[in-house]
Amino acid sequence: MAQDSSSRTRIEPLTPCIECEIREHALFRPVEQTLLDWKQRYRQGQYSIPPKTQIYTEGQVLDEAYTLFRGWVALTKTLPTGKRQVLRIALPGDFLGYQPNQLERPSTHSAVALTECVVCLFPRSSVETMVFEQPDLAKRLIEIYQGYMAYCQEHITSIGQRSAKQRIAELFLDLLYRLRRRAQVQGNRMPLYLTQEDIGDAVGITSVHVSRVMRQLREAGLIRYKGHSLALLDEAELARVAGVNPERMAGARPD
Amino acid sequence: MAQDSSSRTRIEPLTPCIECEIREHALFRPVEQTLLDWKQRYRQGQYSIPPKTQIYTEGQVLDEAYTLFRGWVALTKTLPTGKRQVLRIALPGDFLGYQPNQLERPSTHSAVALTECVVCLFPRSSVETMVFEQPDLAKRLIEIYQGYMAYCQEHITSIGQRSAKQRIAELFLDLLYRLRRRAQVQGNRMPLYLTQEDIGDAVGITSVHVSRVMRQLREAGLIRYKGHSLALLDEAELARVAGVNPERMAGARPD
DNA sequence: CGGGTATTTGACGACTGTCAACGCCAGTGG
DNA sequence: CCACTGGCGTTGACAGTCGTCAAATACCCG
Repeated sequence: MAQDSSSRTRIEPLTPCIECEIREHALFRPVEQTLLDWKQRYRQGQYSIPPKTQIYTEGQVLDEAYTLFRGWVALTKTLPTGKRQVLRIALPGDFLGYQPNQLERPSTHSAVALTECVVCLFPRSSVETMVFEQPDLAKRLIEIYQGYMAYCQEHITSIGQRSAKQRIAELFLDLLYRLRRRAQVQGNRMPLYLTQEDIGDAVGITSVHVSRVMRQLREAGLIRYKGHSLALLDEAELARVAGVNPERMAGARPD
Repeated sequence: MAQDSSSRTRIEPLTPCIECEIREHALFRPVEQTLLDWKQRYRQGQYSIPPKTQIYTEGQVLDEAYTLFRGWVALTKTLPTGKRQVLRIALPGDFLGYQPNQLERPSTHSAVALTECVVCLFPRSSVETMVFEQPDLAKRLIEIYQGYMAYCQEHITSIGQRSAKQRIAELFLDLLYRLRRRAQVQGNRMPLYLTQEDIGDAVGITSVHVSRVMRQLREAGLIRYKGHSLALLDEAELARVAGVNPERMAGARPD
């Protein structure tokens, strides 16, 4: 199976670059420095995950949670018919996989690595301990969920009310803003580790239609793409096409 | 404005029926009896809200949170174009409107009463106090958000991957299961306080098409409806049409 | 260089949106 | 009591978006 431990490699020790990202990561970002040592106690280690492997799978009972340090991860749900929905593209700093211990509930979705990834693993029980002992962390976790939920709500609204072209434009802008915070945008070029099938699964259209819409955007001079690089040539116009307010949108990303 | 205080009426004292519902409501349900007195201290009162009034509005900075005691509420988001997405139908027991105090963030959505409603109001600051002082409550709040988020993810998947007919069938089953827990289903009949426009806004299709699909379902002998009453005549077949597993779905409702 | 994967394109059709008209019903005011 | 009105649901005709199927091309990795 893809998600067994053989598909991931433990990394020791922390490289400086990764250590630096820790301070940025979602759960601990706003918490005081004193907590850092404390949470280090509970950290179980970092793992490297090859592209296309499942980190965890829908239906699986998880007793771990993860912070994504490096790479892109797609959170997905699959229907009995085989259709797949991409719920969210997780980027470095995102918190993955935590579910409170309500009766050993299985995970509601899968996480699959889109690139080589590095994750930091926490046993779920220690997350619970931390939440119990540290009201700051509890509050922060509530904020994280609140943020993700607002993001889900945007996603629902987008899929429910916008056209294919609008949804794709919005997805690109969303990634642009989130990557900017991670200093991964150079000028108007950003990395894009998604296939057109991934894009389609994220916004609820087929990959064939994604190709058609992306051609329209290209021919309108709004985007340019090649390999894993995407250039947004006219951000303002793209936002207008998508029907979103760029300032508001940039401020409302969950991370 | 619809959301000003003139549109709601304070209710005193608690009627026994409402008092009984308190023990069921989302935030406090699993918390020990000793907490009940304590949280009563923070409760600010109950209000009656006429149908079609906004309880709170997207963009508004909220300093209150609500528990819905009676009635139906639609949580909605409106696009600049005027298109509206119904994010969730809140039923009695649901917890509404709480957002952690991240820099006075405005609400991401609106809440509108679909029927006459009774809500219990909490000042937001007291929710935060409670979360800080009671780890059990913090954990419960995290669970609530987790549950809502899993629900949002189902919603995204449904809108993104299913046909109009499947989405409508799924919506009806969702309401059926949630109303069953509230003992509001008699045989196969349940109340339905949604217009076809509401239904369409919830599943991302137009009200005209809702009408067409509901006719198909009616002519297939799956549903019957009149006024605010809906009968699901063949639950199993409806689940098959929707492409969902009824047992799993019934168990996964957020409330 | 070769084989598999991803993208592109065309043709066609189904599903869904739009526009418009009509009927039904409840509430309102005369 | 009855006509009036507005909201909601229904239906038909038509158009456009998007899905499906199929084939060709481009691309990447070994």
